[in-house]
Amino acid sequence: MDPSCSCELCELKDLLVANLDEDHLDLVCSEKVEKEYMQGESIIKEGSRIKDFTYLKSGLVKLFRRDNTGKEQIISIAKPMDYVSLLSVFSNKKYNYSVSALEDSVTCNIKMEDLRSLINGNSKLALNLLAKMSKIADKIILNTLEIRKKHLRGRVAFLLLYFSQEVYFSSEFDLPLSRKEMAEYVGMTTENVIRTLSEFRKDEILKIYGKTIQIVNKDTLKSIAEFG
Amino acid sequence: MDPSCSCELCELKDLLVANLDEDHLDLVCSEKVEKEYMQGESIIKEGSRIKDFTYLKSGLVKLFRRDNTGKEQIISIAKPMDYVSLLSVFSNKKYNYSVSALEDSVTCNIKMEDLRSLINGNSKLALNLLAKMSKIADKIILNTLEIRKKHLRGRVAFLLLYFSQEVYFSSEFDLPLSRKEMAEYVGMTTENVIRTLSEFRKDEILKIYGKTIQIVNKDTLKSIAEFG
DNA sequence: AAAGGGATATGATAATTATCATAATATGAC
DNA sequence: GTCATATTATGATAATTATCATATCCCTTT
Repeated sequence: MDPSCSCELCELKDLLVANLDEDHLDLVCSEKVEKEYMQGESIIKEGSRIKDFTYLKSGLVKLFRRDNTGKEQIISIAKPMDYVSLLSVFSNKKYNYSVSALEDSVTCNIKMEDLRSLINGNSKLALNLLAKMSKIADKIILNTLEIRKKHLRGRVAFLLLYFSQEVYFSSEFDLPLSRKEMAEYVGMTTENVIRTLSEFRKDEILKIYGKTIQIVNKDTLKSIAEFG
Repeated sequence: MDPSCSCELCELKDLLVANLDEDHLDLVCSEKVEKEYMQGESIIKEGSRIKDFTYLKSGLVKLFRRDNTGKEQIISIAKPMDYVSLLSVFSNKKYNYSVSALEDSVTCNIKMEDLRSLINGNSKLALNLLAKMSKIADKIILNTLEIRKKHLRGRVAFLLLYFSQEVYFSSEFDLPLSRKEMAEYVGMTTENVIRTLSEFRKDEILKIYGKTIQIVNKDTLKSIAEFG
């Protein structure tokens, strides 16, 4: 295989490697396009035509949509181990959500038609893609329901623990979201996100230095996330 | 093809017919098992092992899960044109939600292993399934976000319009959900669902006879659903 | 027919959350 | 560096929603 095909960390490659022969892999390798995005840059625009199957190679992104009043709702936060091109890429012509980079990110892009023809000759790949995408959709749905049933404190605690445990693997990290974006994700107002963070600080559950969060009392935060 | 294979209304059959040759269709036809459920009966239990790919042939069902405190959350309502076996059937070993019949329903069941082997020899079927399932997951996600951003009146109005416009195609219909279930679906308390319905009645938007709802002022209801 | 239980209904009150106002701090443009 | 602007922060108040209490209605069982 072409050694210049350097998607070392790309789960899509894992999927392909496990399911494609060398010739097809070389084809993907030569056809794929990598794109780099700086923090804050737009990757996908709601309403635009779906041309590529886009996979996140590194970085962190948010999926969101804009409602009729112009307000944004964040659907999910995606790490490299999650697909970006989830949801309706195989059924819709246009995206019904937007994606933008929360951190400097790199995507790997394959033309939908190329992926389709790869799948056409390879049903094992299809089954694996099916499994992958349904798992991700599942996760988003259960996550949204989980958040909905919590009170404000529980929602903020839940989100902080997500960053700590599933993104940065540390009790201290820089928030990739503004307070406003946190609010858009968990469905509350910006003021109340800020207020809740201040409460956690006063209760000595967190230390806050601007965007930097240090979780001091993880157990309390966990029980707030679960029962709040 | 075996004329006894009488899934006339089954969209799964459409999918299969479009993608399978006669021999494979006959196989599906002889292997499939139809099951009938009475209103209120359980179809799938959260935590149980996934053995079959289950498709709703007729009737109406709810997908729901139970949280740690024992309360139910309804994930979605599914009509025959929606899959029941959506979400994680291709990736999980166990269901992480339950399904039960809101009306007398008939399901069509194929062993997962049979479906897998069908897909294995037929990537076009795989692509169509992929499209179908991603579309459904997409719909659930956008619907949940849509509901979340509304106030109580908007949520109830939204749900009533869904039944009127997408399930019963009439301004008068019998609610397939109790007030409690409506609350579990839109994320509010039972009392407030009842109160909101009463308000709509007082405002002469609806007439209510127990479970029977007659929408009198559809335009007002629509604007409440959109802006409330 | 009576009794029980669940669903529906309504009111009073408490809890939660949003909105509005204002200020301090940080950030980027020039 | 300074100005303009967005973000963060906090308090007061209003709006929304949940909780609790109670009553009625309807259905099933006895």
